[in-house]
Amino acid sequence: MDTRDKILAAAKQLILKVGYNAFSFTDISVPLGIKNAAIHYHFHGKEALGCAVIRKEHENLFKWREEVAALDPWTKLDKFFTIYDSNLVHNRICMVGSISSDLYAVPKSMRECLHSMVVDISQWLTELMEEGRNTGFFHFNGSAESKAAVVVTGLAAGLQISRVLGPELFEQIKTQIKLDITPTKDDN
Amino acid sequence: MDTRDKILAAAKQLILKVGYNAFSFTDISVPLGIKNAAIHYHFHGKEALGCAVIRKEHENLFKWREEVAALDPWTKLDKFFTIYDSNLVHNRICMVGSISSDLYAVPKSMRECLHSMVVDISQWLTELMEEGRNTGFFHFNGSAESKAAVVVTGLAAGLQISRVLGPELFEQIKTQIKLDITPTKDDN
DNA sequence: AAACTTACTTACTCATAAGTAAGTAAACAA
DNA sequence: TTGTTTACTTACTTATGAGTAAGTAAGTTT
Repeated sequence: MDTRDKILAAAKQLILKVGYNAFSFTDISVPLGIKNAAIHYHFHGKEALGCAVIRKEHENLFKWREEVAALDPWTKLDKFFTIYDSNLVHNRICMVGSISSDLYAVPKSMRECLHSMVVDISQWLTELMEEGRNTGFFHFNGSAESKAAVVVTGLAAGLQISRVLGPELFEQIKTQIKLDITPTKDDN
Repeated sequence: MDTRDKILAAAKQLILKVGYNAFSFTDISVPLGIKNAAIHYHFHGKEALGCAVIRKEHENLFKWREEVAALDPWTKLDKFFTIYDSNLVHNRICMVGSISSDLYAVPKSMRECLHSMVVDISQWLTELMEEGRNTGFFHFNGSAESKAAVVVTGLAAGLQISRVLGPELFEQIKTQIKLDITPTKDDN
């Protein structure tokens, strides 16, 4: 991993831990043993770095979707939960939760990067909900779109509130999300 | 409303709009036509101001709970949604979402203030879910506690993601939350 | 009326953080 | 071997923001 990737990785962790506005170039440069100006060599400025972090996250999601494409709806959902679990253990929240809660305190370009990522996640989850219902794996009332919305928000704010109340909360949320889409014997 | 209350109100709006770390004393003093030092007269510093804002929000919740105590579960839930609606129209998020997403970028004392508020909200919503199920107004599987967790997270992150995708999302989430606790004819 | 309190303002200090201009050492290319 | 690009560092500027010490004007109390 070269310096550029290390900077991107460090910036990502910091955004998920303290937020975009609360980290400084020094928070990145000191652990990496480089100088602040080295970050400016790789990225125009903090705004460009922030955008690059979001775009990379979006790309990773894209690749991940291809990897899980062939799996059944329950396994897909479980694997999706796992992404959030990896943040939970480090007291980090998700990218969407971090940037959207600081939305009017980040540059416009970052808002745009986040927008296309959120649209993408929502579409994917909506399709998963639709697919799961059509194949009889899931059962729920209402539109797949609004069900997907309840699922993402549960996970996003689940990470946030788990920092306050403890990680058990997140386990409860995952369990409840599943219960709320589990078919009962009456559903035919 | 005296200067102290105006400062508290302005600080609250700013925390819900841009977050604790992104607002400055000038953002408060200029609109109020006072000087930065006047804020320091009323509050020790930014940390004390932040705590005062959270505590006042917690007190308001306390009073609100008493006002709605006698209402039926569905009306209570609808009134609870209304609190979030009032933030939605101004592109503001909720206090819990704002502070918890910046949790490691705010002073420890503010984390403690938030903790007691979150515990209180969770307990109230859990009791509402339990009461609603016991009286046959609501139906859901799983514990009232985890159902309450899904509801708060839906609302908290619902406001956040609605800033990115638009206010229709929040309407969908409210509808879906209700659908997910609405009894069907088979539930006896 | 003298002393004290309230509610500020003026004028500043101190710290931090982003950003930049100029320099350098090593690798690579012509 | 000379020139050029890569990947930085050094040293600096500029801005902003929290915080503070000292002063003041308008009441309030004794």
